[in-house]
Amino acid sequence: MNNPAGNAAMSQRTPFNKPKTARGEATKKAILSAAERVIGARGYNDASIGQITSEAGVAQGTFYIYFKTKEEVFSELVLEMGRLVRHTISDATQAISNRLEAEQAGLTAFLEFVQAHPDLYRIVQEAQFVDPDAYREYYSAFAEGYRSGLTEAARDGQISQGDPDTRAWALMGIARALGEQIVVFGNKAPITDLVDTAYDLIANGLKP
Amino acid sequence: MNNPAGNAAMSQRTPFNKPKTARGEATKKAILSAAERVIGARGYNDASIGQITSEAGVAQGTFYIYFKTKEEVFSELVLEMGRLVRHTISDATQAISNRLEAEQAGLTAFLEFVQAHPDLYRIVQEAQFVDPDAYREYYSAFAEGYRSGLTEAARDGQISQGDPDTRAWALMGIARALGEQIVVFGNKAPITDLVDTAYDLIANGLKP
DNA sequence: TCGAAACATGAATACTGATTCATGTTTCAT
DNA sequence: ATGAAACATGAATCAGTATTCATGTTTCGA
Repeated sequence: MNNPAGNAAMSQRTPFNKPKTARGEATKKAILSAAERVIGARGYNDASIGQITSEAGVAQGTFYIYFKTKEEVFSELVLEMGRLVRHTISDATQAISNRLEAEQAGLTAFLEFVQAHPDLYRIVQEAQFVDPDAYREYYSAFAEGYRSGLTEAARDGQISQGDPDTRAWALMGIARALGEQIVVFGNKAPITDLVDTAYDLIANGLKP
Repeated sequence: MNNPAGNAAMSQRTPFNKPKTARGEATKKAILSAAERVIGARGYNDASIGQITSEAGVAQGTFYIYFKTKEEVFSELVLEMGRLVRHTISDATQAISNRLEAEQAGLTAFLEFVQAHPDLYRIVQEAQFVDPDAYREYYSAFAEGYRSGLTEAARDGQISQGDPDTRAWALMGIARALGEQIVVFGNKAPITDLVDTAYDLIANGLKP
């Protein structure tokens, strides 16, 4: 879609209609939460406003007090997922100075998060088609943090040399694929097993 | 004799309404090709039957001579992508007995394919939401081939030990992420650069 | 306490777009 | 050469659902 007046440092996307009262705050939260469940379960297009408001226990028109369109509630969910998952991983890796250890801890935290929030995970994936801008923002913010971490680690000799951008995408691809195993394919293997194998691959490669 | 439901090991999904004449064959091909372009460009939901038939140069009703529903044409495109991409990679790796070399060649072939067929690539990704069964079939067929190759290579000592399933998903995740860079994020880096970095990671890992 | 702003309702609107169908036209085996 | 099957047409149908709106109800600061 169009991005008029695209300020570079614009992180916030027009958070209008902020509720003014506690009651409104609660209602908006209820709608967002219902939307997460309904859209996560049925997908964006099969989820109707009626289902969402009914699940939230409010009238259909109430939806439009807090969201301008159906797409807007979706975007907010993608934003929320971005904040939550970055926060989660940051928490899990903050204290770890060794990059490879941080890699392992971050991957574990990510997989635990998606296991706990499968609806949010699916929504982010679907954003690729429903709201490409939100998807790009989510993904780019992630990649940027990853890249700078890898650059630093390579400078400090903690890891070998190699293009940090490509490496960041590859590592994110691994995390995504394992997350998909859990959420989409219903893989029941313990997360530690997945992480152990993946970490060995990331650290040592396939060579004998 | 020509029993359409004949073969025992047929996991294929009812390829009914096969055209009976050359004319019909050509029309169906035109619709499929138009659908690939229109759905690839606008996404499944924003693509209308009218756009597809108009692009194909036939009347709207003609669509339903060859496809029972809108979803059916989508499924056929996913199937086609699966066939094409497996064939492409198989061709590129057939003659290579060393697994690591095959990995490199296969990744290159895959990325070249998605660069040449961005519409098909997007359609497969969207299948996750539009036709989960088709998506699962596509992905599983891929993973199975991957896994058996890794199992063999580990047995022969060409690569180190490690759970082949998890490794297969991780490697597919890398390939997908790089494909997405090219198709979705418009990354213009030469494929060989991407492959060089990714291959080094796959072969040697991040350890210094 | 009061009234203006915020919030809530749900029926009515408005529009899109998939699918059908009655009616022609073309193909091809005989 | 011929007629039955296959193919083609595009206007009409039909259902779903996002969004609006006129009308209440609740909140909360002054």
